[in-house]
Amino acid sequence: MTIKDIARLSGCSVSTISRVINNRQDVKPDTKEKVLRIMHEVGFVPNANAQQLKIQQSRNIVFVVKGTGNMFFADLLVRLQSCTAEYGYNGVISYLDENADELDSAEKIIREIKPKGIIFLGGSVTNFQRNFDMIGVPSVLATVTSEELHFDNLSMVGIDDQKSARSAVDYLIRHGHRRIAVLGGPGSSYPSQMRRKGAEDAMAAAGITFDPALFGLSNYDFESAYHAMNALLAQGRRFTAVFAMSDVIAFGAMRALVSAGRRVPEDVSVIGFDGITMSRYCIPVLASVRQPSEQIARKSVELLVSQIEHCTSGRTVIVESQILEGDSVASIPQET
Amino acid sequence: MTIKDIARLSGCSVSTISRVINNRQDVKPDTKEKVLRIMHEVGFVPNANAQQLKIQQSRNIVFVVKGTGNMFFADLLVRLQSCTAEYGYNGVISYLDENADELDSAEKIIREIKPKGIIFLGGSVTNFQRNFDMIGVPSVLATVTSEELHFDNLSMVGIDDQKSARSAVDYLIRHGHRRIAVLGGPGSSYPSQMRRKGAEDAMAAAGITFDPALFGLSNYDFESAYHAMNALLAQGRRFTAVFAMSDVIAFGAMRALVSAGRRVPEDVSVIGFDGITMSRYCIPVLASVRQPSEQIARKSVELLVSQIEHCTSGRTVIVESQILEGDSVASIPQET
DNA sequence: CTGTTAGCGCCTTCAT
DNA sequence: ATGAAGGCGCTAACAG
Repeated sequence: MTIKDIARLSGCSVSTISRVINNRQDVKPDTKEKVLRIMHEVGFVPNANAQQLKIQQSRNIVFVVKGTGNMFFADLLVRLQSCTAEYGYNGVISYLDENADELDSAEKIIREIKPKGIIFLGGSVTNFQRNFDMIGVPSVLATVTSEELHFDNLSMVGIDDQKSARSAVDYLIRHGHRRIAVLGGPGSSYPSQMRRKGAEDAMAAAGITFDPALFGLSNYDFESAYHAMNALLAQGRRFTAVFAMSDVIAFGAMRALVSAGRRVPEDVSVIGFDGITMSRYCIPVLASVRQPSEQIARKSVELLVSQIEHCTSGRTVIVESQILEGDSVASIPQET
Repeated sequence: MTIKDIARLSGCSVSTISRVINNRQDVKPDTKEKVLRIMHEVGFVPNANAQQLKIQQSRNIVFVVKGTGNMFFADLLVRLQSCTAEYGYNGVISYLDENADELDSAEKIIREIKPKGIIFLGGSVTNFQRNFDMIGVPSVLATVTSEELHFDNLSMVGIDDQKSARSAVDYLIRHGHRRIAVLGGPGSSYPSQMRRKGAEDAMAAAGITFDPALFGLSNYDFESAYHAMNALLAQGRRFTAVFAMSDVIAFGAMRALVSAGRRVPEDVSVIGFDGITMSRYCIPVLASVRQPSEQIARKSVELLVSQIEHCTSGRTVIVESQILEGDSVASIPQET
């Protein structure tokens, strides 16, 4: 079933059918209606490959996801898919290993499927600085907003990581904590770096000097966080609270704490980051900093579509994070 | 950059280029090597649209996912993506609303992107019975294995839901529980139905008559489970244990229980289903029935590829589930 | 082993 | 408002 068949069935030429498919204005309403009816009757769907071969473009937007265990990204992805669909594009997910080169991969994808745009979920700022210019396609970097990044066809959407982390640690400090462990990613991860800075800001403002021995290096997955916390415990580090740079990290850490006989929050308070749905249902309910995934997704797609369709240049949008209270933080800590 | 350019650059014809692209055997090794080198040098990637237009096929496998809040599916998806890639196909995810018609949607997708195969994550057995024959593409139904379904190009991969549920409830019974609430989906969902049957089997074998008032209807998401448990509590139902038909449901239920002042497992024991990673890290560690997602994914892709490439007919593969012990089940219950 | 060539289904000037 | 025709990049006969 091709447009030729439809042409025959409706008694007009293929160009007219093509015009109807593409919703051109210069088709007599009667004709258009008739063609539409016939297409519907026979269940005609245009061959996307032929269209795209012709146009040299797809209606695809690629989501390049770094790290599969990141539950926050999973949430974002679902929302991105639906926003993308609203604009008539279809989203293609490309999962990357946590330490793969996101731009290299993107470049290959571009040549293969010719997407109209790319949304990166996470990515290394320094890598972008060096190599983004080989990406000739409108892009947005979601969940990372660096002031050091300036490309005309790259937007960024995310929260202010430093400020958000600061508010999280402030929250702990307001509850009387002063020996606060920090669990999170390495300095090579921009958000991790900013979150760590934010944490130190909060401490500094309260006259606390951050003890580097209280930093636990962890990837954004359960197991890694579990081990990181166990390492801290094994080293006999003393702290009354933990700031985890993601909820998943917080879960891993809490598991380690509880397994080691520490109670949360009676012995150790924990605050997470992301505010994924699970954090509202776990026991104890996890205090966290909510990243508005709905907003991030919507704004990312909006910006991208605008770059694609109206050739606007990349913008940086900072969305507001928000402290989520929880039962995982207690006020009167006992020294651990 | 097209094969024409490569042809010119390498001094041979387009067919030769096409042959090396498709790794045909009838090319002189020297020629092949030279062409390969040139393609690499100029960074040539074949235009997938043109290829697919020509062969009337893509290398796509579509994953049709019903329900976005199902964390088990999220896990499966990631594994499916990587298995699919190993076979040289690329996976395209299509999220559907929980109450959308998966076959209608699949049919549209088929005409649009012409995938070589489809993997359904969840789906209604009765719907498949009635409408699967309109899908002319090799398919596998993952996580559902019904004996009532017989189509030549449909495989099924999953656990034995009834048996698995039975073992879960057995586990509760062995811990002395007799008033057991069941939380899960409606009878229209085949796995839910089977899991309920399995639960009743276990009870029957222990001489317990299942009290329908102890069934809480819940979708496979946190919120729904939370409300379902609250409803049970509000009705003053008495039970010492809960069998939740998914871990997410278990989390929602535990949250409701704890919020209502019931302790898990001291007052109420809870066992989940799926064995997602989170279940190993939550507090208390959730007893569950593990669905081997890795195996399900691998087997699904294997079967599908075999159907696609060797025209084998659909098979049903039952994989083994496994009880995961946890701290959410206690032995000596107190009446609630 | 390699080259020539006819389309795959569609969009898009250019005519009418 | 509509039709005719060329070609997007590639594959697969068919011919050497």
